[in-house]
Amino acid sequence: MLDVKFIRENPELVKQGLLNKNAKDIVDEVLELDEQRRSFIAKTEDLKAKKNQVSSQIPQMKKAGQDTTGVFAEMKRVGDEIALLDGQLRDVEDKLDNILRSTPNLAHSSVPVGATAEQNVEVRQWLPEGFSFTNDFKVLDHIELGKKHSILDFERGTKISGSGFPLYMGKGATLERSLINFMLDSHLNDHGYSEIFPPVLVNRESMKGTGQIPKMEEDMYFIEKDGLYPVPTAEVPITNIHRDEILAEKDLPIKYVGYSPCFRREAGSYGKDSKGFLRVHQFNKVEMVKFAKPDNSYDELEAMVKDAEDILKALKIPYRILLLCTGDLSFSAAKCYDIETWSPAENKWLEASSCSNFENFQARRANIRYRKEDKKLEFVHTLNGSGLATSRLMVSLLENYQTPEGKIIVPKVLQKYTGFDVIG
RNA sequence: GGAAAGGUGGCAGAGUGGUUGAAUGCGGCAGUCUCGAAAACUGUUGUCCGGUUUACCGGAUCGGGGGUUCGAAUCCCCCCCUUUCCGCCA
Repeated sequence: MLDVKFIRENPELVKQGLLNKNAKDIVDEVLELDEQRRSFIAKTEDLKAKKNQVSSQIPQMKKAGQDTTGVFAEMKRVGDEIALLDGQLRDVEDKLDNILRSTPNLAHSSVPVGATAEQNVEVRQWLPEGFSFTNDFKVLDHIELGKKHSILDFERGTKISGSGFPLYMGKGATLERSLINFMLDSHLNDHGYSEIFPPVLVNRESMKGTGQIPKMEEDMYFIEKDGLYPVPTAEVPITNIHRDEILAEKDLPIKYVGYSPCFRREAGSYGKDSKGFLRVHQFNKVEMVKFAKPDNSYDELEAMVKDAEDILKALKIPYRILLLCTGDLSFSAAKCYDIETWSPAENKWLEASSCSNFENFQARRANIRYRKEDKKLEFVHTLNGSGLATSRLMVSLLENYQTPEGKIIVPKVLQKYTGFDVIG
């Protein structure tokens, strides 16, 4: 969440930043509440100081045998007044907190200003050798391929759970598992991350820490009986590993990678890109998370994007990198690159990864700090990126690796994981 | 699910309702000693908020929230969590 002090000192900057992010301008309201808050603090602390001063004298008065009834009555009155003011102070603070928690992060200055995804900027594109956007045979989409080889069964998935819960069978299941293992191994061995296998049900504090709550609450599953949320991404448990902690400067950046299934209700998005794997309630994702120092967090972001790209290069899947404009940035992000992979059947790019720098927005909520050389405490910057999500990746993989005969070649780097080199 | 014990500073661990932000130990930092290091000794060492603005003052803070009281780490109530034992179980 944004820092009140920062808003107080840079009101115009924040107003413009919120406008750029298509967010509600809360600056004036925040300044007003902040003013009230500080005035209540001044009043109540004055009284408390008085109370403390008198209280410290009471033992001596009693020892000296002085009459304390007058002082007690006076202090009782002061106590009541403090209670009243504290109540009003808390109301103001609650209001302020609610507003700030529901206000998105501001974009970094290097992010292009724009209202919608139309203004996103393509940064680069990578195509495997010999790739062509057109095929001289009729390409099947991933659903047809899945059915043809009995590796994906969306109908039965629906029977078991409901729509949007994919069922992988046979070589499809093996391929999915291989993909996950390959990605984890790459990040561990080639990119210097350490592995996390996180809990996938998390409490409310964790969801607040990374910013899914309160703003995206409707998109989250919730297990009422136990007050737990199935994670929408491993970002939540992994980032919360260090909630309420003080990290050592020498340990930064901390780089974690972990696999988890991801659960999303996708409330209100039915009918749009919803067939097959394109929009699902449960999918698998390997997630990279970094805790970085503020002065080099943007270098870490670039490095993270490259880490994700390496996976696609190894798999030889065509992709492009988009720099999201201010209006398309997610709630908590200050800067974000999307990686999209090519789907020949859909004839379009599909988002398979999103790498973001949240600066101290999450760290402030989750209270994750580090101690600097000069002993001062400062919030870390948190980053995360999919490395990558298997569902959309699987669409591109199956479709790009199909042969004119309708077989599916297993990418070279996956073969030692799958134990087979072709499906069909 | 049943029973019991317990949640105090970076960690361990005291704490009688009244100068207790909190003994003590460890750790951290600085200094003395040393060619240097270790050991020893000395000092120092939480965080957040408000005001002032290098150093100063004030407030809050002993799992969370209420209550009793002039005054709560300490007494009462509710909630959360941890540990141990029993039961159940992948």
